[in-house]
Amino acid sequence: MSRQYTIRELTKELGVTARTLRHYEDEGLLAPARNGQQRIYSARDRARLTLVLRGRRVGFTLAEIGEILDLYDAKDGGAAQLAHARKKFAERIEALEQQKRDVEESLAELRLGLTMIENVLADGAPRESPRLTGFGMLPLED
Amino acid sequence: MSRQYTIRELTKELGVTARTLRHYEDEGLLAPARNGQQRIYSARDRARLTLVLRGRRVGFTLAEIGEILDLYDAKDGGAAQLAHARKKFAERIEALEQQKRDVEESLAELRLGLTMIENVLADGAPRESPRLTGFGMLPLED
DNA sequence: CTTGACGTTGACGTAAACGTCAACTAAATG
DNA sequence: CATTTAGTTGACGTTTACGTCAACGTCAAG
Repeated sequence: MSRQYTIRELTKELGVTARTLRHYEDEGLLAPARNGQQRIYSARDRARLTLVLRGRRVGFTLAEIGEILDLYDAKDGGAAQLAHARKKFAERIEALEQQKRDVEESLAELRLGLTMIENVLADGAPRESPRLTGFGMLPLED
Repeated sequence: MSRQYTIRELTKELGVTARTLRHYEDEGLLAPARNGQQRIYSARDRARLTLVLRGRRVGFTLAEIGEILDLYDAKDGGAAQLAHARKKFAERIEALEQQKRDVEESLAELRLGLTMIENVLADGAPRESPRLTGFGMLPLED
């Protein structure tokens, strides 16, 4: 019998509102137990929630996150179900790999911009330094 | 005088609708030239657009993307402006580094799920294989 | 000259992901 | 027992990022 959580405990621990948790429940992402009317979140609920939050951070919609969570529960399905799940997983993986590339490129650009600014701030050579007009990717002329 | 683009050319090339481009213009993210009433997109506009799209893919809001684009144009500002820009860049970089970690963890989990499914599909050992109930992260019991 | 093909500006609609009340219950505490 | 404190269920509001018309301009082709 691992830990249990009230709704407030979970919200404080993970930095979301109670409304958010109830919303996730409405959307079928969580299904906490009840003590009468009150929700009781198990360790598994908590784990699912952290996955939801991470999925959200990486840009998945709640519906997509729900799909993914469902896939993990599709262990019971027949071969057709599993094949479908496999396809979905592969799609998500591809999307995330693109995501990763995007993040890395964005990071590279932001870091470039940062160091340029810091150079200017450091040796105060705003006029002589290469213009800060744009990423290096942005053509200066039309 | 590098290339120019009509709105259709740009939409087809980058896979967005004309409505989207006009929306970005409304939001101040793009400011294409005009030939009478018609928009003419320069290579620089195109570059900005690709940055907008990438920013969107990594989860930034249009407002945030606008901020970032503005920062790159803040080359002219005084030291205070630049210091502010520096801070903003640093914030975005931190957020993206978290993003990257999230993406990598998500990828790891999805890959795990995928191979589990493929194992079951391959040697058809659904019952004996470790249960597919969850990521390995998801506790099976409450 | 009229028909497309392509463009334009409003203006309203919509889906997602909650926020924000209101009105109520239930347990604990002074 | 009256009041916090924590929780509940509707139900409507809000923001973001466009979609989806409607109504109109423009120019080359048949």
